[in-house]
Amino acid sequence: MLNETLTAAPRTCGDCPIRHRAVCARCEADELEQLDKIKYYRNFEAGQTVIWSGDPMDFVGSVVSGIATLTQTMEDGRTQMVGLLLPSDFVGRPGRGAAAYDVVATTDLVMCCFRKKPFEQMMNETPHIAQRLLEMTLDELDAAREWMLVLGRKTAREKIASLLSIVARRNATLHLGMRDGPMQFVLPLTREAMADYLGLTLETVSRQISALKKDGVIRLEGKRNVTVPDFDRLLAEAGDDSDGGMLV
Amino acid sequence: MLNETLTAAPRTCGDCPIRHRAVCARCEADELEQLDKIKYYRNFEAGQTVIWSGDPMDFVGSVVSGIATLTQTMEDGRTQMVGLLLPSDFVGRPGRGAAAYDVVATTDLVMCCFRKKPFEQMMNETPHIAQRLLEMTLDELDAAREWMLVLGRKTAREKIASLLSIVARRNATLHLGMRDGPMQFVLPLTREAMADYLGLTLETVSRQISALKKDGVIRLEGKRNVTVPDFDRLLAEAGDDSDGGMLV
DNA sequence: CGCGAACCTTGATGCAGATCAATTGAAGGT
DNA sequence: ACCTTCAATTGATCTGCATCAAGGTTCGCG
Repeated sequence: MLNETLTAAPRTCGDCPIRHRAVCARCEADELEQLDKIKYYRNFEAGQTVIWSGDPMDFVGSVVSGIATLTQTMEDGRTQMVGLLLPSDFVGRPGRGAAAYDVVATTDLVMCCFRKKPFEQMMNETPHIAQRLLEMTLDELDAAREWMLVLGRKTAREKIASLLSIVARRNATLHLGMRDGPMQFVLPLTREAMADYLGLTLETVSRQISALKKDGVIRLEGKRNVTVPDFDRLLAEAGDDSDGGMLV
Repeated sequence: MLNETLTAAPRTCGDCPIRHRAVCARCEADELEQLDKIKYYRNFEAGQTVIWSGDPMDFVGSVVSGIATLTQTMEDGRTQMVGLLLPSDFVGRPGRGAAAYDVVATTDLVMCCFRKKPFEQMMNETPHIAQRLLEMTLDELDAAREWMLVLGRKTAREKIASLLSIVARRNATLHLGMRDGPMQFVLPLTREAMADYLGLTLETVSRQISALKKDGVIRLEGKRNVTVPDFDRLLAEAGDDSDGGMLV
């Protein structure tokens, strides 16, 4: 793994790595205390399923560390990823009793779960939570729409470049303060997961990654360590204009 | 048009056809009065652009009657529809200064607009609005994810069937109380708009509609009037199981 | 060290849908 | 009734990605 993520749960909300980005970001000390009473941590191993679509779901929660995917499956087995859950992302929908999607841990995963009933209660009483959740949901909706353009109109090569630039950008903003020069990051997904993300087959994903490597757009060490020597080049390959969809 | 939609704005919120489904659905009488002070109606003709992506936007609002589309465009002209706005749907994002997408009226359109600043103010003060907006945004997110499966994994024929079943279902719930027997509705989109919706070309849309007609899945009067003799058959063609993604 | 299981790469072939192109049909204007 | 315009249909051909198939690589485990 890239950074030695603590696989253990944080002791208190004060220690929590997602304290200022998750659904609790706006909460005051007293509100955190309330949340503390209804929360519990759960750990999942890479590959484990967190919930199956259709299963009753008596909690909602936040990804603390690790990565999970949200996927939809048709009866004949075709699957499409519809969400990529990173630390601080929210899982579940207040007011809904059953899971709408499969949630699968792709790396070891720590979740901060809230019992659903009391959480819904709190949402009605403390506007800070509902406000933050609205903001996060609007962001997710924007991301989903960006993704729809990728799925509907981009070529396989552009799709791969788009995915890489998303992961690269996230890594840059998250980790180091975006020093320029070659960016490096670890791809958190298998070729198959990337295919499910992009509406492709895993063979096509593999071929296009090889092609981008051959053309010098990316460099690879092993199968997962990616270096991007020229980020603007990557954005151009993704079909994005160079300042890449940064809307305020 | 299907039903003689009033192209004029309603006199008061009490008359308003979307009173109980829009962002104001949960508001009490006094809250409506407040909203009334910051709202104004705008009319658009079919084909007119409501806002261009990137333009400053000093209002948010609801579709009162008519249909609009949300689209994204790449520099080379490829476009993807990312939202289909029906009566009661919300346009704009509180807290954002510029439009993120092109909004185009596909039929004559009436919008109920709120000046952005005071609307944001009200959102902070009256939880009823923020609550309803959260609920609507979560619904839109679900719809977007459903749509991602369509874009990423369905065949052209399945895509068309999916779109038809969405329009059919909406029409059924909206209009008559879902009397079974053959459903009928008017397609509110041109072949090109359907293509933009589904990530196809307009030729493919045309061919697949002809094929569905030939196979008796749908019947057509003119180019826009669709009859569906057997809705379950249509759902099967869409690749949905027969109770079609009705999650609570 | 050798074996098996995931995961990935690469090649050959086929097909669904894009592209290019021509025609038809319907609605509005004069 | 005729012309223009815009939307839709239909045909012919091309191509990007899927599909089918055969290795290759890496890693854990006996």
